[in-house]
Amino acid sequence: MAPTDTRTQLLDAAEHLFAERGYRGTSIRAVTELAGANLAAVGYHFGSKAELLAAVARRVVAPITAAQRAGLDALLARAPEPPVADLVEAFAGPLFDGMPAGDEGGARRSRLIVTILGDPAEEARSWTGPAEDAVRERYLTAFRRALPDLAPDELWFRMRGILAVTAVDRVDVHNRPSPACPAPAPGEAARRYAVTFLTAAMSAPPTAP
Amino acid sequence: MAPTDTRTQLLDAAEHLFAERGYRGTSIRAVTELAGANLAAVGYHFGSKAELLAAVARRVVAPITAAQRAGLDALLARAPEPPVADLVEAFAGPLFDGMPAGDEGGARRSRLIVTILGDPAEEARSWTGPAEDAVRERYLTAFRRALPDLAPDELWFRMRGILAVTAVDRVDVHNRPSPACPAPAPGEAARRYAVTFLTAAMSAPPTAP
DNA sequence: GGCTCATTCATACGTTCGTTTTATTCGAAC
DNA sequence: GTTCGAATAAAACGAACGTATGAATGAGCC
Repeated sequence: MAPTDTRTQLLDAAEHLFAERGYRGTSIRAVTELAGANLAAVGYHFGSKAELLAAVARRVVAPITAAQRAGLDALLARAPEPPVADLVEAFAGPLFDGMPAGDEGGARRSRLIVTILGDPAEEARSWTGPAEDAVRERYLTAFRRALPDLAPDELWFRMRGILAVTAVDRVDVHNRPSPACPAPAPGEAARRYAVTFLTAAMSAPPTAP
Repeated sequence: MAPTDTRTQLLDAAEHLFAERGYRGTSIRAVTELAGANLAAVGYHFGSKAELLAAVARRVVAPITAAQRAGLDALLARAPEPPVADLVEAFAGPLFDGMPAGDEGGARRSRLIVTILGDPAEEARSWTGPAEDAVRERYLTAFRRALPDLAPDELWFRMRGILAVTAVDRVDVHNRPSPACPAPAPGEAARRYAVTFLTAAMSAPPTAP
């Protein structure tokens, strides 16, 4: 038997490749080869390529969702109406990297989320569970309470903006033709930049109708 | 002969399909079928699938880059140091839709850009020209002048944030499991929401080191 | 030893892909 | 009327893909 479980080695390899090449750009053969497993192992352990992706996504998203929920719980325990900055930190922080700075797996995992979120493949869509919906709904009402003047659709736009900004490093990967662009900020700096960026954006006065 | 040039019909079909399914998710067969052309037409007119994508991207990006440059020129003609809000409007506006509100092709085109930007396929990367780099560089210095206290890498982070927020509608496409989420704001509203969102974000004070 | 069951392996199938090749069509130029 | 070149059409190629199948393996247990 392999030094570790074949199943988790498949998950690790798939996480790595899906994050880097997307769903369609990753072949089962590449996954099994990187995992040192047989081609049929994916079919045996997960059933299909789409279910492998779902398993990878669940493994990555679950701790992030848990961290978001815990963060919101902590904020609400301290004050019934947390300020915008705290909400942004609690919501976007785990999205950026659920790990301390310098962790290589953290950046890879955040990239995976973005890749999946933006993947046009149909199989990459149905992987969020009720837990993710519930947490998002709770943040939505918390933000609505902190920003009472904001119209519902503008608030919704801004919530999606948070997710989009998390994609910043992903955009950069494909957009580095300029010679003068500095290296993208490393994990921890990007996280702090994002929080100030998003806090200001969320706190903006409503757009005039 | 077809009612219009086969070449442009191929470009139209490819623009539509690339925007919707990404590079790898779009087959030459689907493009030629939608265009009402023969399978070999892509090879004849463009040489390869990758060059077809490049041609599509160039056709979409060129007017946007031109609009961005014209907008910056107009701002600089009026004042040597335009305010952040005007810079955001001039830079992000054409990205959202180069067309007046309600234009269907505009939304599709902006989606195409985002899809290409986020596509992990290698062939989707080398399509920006020196014109795009030059315009981006000019905006970078204009923003730097308007935000002198910002460190270079944080400014760079925020510039990428602008691009990311343009992707908001893309994120939404794959993230609509929630029942209570309102319909995404239609083109013109999204554009205005984005400008206020991004103006506030760009104007945020620097992150403490 | 003999049996079971979970796993791994090698292999093959059918499909789809991008690309190439060969033929055919069709005006216009001569 | 013939020639020529651009454009289209039809067919085929080799490769890569996801998936299914059936045999081999090997530990645990009677």
